[in-house]
Amino acid sequence: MSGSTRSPTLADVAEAAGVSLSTASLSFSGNKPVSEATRARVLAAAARLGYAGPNPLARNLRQGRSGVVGIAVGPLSTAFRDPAALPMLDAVSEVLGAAGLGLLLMGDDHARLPLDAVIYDICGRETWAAYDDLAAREVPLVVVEGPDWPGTTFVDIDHRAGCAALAAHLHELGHRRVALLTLEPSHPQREREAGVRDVFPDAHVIGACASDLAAAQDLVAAYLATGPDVTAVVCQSDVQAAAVVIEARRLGLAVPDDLSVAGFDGVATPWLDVELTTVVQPLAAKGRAVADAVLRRIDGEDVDDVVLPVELRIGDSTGPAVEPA
Amino acid sequence: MSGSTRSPTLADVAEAAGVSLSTASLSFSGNKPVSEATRARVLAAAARLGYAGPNPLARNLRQGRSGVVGIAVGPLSTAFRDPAALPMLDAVSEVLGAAGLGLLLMGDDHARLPLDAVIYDICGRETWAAYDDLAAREVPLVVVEGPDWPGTTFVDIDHRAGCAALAAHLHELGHRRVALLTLEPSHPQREREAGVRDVFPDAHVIGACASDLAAAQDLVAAYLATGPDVTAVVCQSDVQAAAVVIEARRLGLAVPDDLSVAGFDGVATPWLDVELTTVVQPLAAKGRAVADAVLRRIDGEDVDDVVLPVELRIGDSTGPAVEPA
DNA sequence: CGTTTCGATCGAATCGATTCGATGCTAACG
DNA sequence: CGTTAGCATCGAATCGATTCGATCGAAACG
Repeated sequence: MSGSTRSPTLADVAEAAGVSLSTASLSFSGNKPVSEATRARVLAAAARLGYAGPNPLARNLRQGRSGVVGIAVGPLSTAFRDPAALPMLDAVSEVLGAAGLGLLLMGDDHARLPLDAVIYDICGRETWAAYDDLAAREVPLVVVEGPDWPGTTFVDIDHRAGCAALAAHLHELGHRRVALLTLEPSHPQREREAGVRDVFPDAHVIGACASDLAAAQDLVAAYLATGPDVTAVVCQSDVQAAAVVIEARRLGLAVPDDLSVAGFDGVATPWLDVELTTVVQPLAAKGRAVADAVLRRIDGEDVDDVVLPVELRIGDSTGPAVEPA
Repeated sequence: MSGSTRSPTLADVAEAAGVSLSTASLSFSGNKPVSEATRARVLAAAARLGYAGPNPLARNLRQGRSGVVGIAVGPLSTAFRDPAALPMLDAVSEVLGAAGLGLLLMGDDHARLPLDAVIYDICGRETWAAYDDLAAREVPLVVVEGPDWPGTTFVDIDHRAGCAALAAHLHELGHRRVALLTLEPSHPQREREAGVRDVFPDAHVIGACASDLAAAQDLVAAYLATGPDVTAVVCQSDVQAAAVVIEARRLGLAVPDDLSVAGFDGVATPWLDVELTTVVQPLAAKGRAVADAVLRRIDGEDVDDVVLPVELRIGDSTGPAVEPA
């Protein structure tokens, strides 16, 4: 049978089918019309030779595109532990997948891979070793929730307005002394804190941590143990808020009767038997906005920054303020 | 300044530096010695022209490798919601990243992307549209926990022994009537169930669902509402076990006093105030084994299948069997 | 019947590097 | 001083397709 020395190329197929290389190529790509008979002959020859279709590496070189979009999310277990990350990533993946593009998880290196565009989604990290290289290569860069590097398309949500609305809700309920559990310093963190301070300028900061339940629990347990003089805790994620609920209960504080707790994100927390009051961000829409921006930047368009609105959702974790006995 | 018509190529750099194309290439890749002076001249020329380094697409074609490994995990939000997926993925990503390889999330298509190898990690799905295409392209395939397709390297854990050990533990505690919450039919599911049945041949199957808390809660709530005659529930994941604990409590059943609950995986559940008795699988080691297999298959080696041992961890969620009052 | 048009096919250039084998030069050695 | 290594450099082939412009034939038209 056929020697297993080398896998067949399009040229082999063309020869076997008795057509030119260009016709064979056209038969596969369909970029120009080919008569049905010829096309059938080419495909038959391909099948006979065990040809699995045009080599993607060659096509990529010729077309100058790799079909791959990088996404930087930081260490995977950290990034995806945050339940807010997934619905967005799903939407990104769906839109890009429909466009035939693959999504590549980027570490800090990967400068040697051919990427058609890059999505930066590590809020909390404001410098990036790979940035200069990508800029030099003129790889389109879409940044989620900052930082707003030059040459970058920026997709964000209205952190400040959302937090301000949340704070206003607490104020209406009579709360005057609130504590704040924040994220590590970053664009979203600053905006969200500013939103809360629009209503409660003196809010006390408990501390900062990632959207990690265990880390938040540690921080909150220490704080609550001091018997702080507040009636509400505002968090910068639902996971943090869940930590507050869990630790408050552990100390015998009822939520919301003794303490109101608010989150951010609007993700599902089925393991918590309280529905959190929170700021719901449109995660899927954000993902689609990111993916759209990527597609348009790949097409060479200029794309404006995007800021998506958020929505206050009032749950069972906030209630009227009560003065400590 | 320089016309923005076309970005410079290695040939431009070579000419500007007054060396041959091959020498310029060698200056970047270091694949053969180049005198320090020449190298410096080439790099200087590159900097002057704004050359960002060799075009990865061209290198890929020449070398016949893309530097990208695909990983099929199913819908992202489903796959990564499972806490057992992340530590493994982290290990994979770390090892491959160190080898300069990128990790690409695969949907069902992506047949048109150049992949050096593919990892299949969707336990619960036993057919895959992309398989034939990958096989035709002779792309090395590493499969995690089945199915054991031909030409595939198979990395697994010893589900059956783990579950049997767990069941034996319950048997020792006096349990005789146990219920089983399973995953959707799949290789791991069958093995794990077999392990339990090695000890409890008559175990009653509550039902099957993914490692999804909400889904498991629904299933379990309905089951417990029937007042079943069992003293223990064995689950096929810790998330499922957590659902059982939560729902049992909701019905006023104490864990483990009224009901023993066991899981599988050994992942952290900080939002649960019980430490689950579970079968701990070596997630990071599994990830490293997968990545090693990938690297070796890319190098053309034959790689044997791998089965990793698991370990029983006894927590607070199992205790002596008590007969219902 | 001559001319135009249109679709199918082909030839050749091109994408941008890597790499093999050959060549030239210098230094070491007998 | 003649020869032999050995290192740096170079020229040319190669990876495997896509795509532009040209060509060829047949159908449509006047």
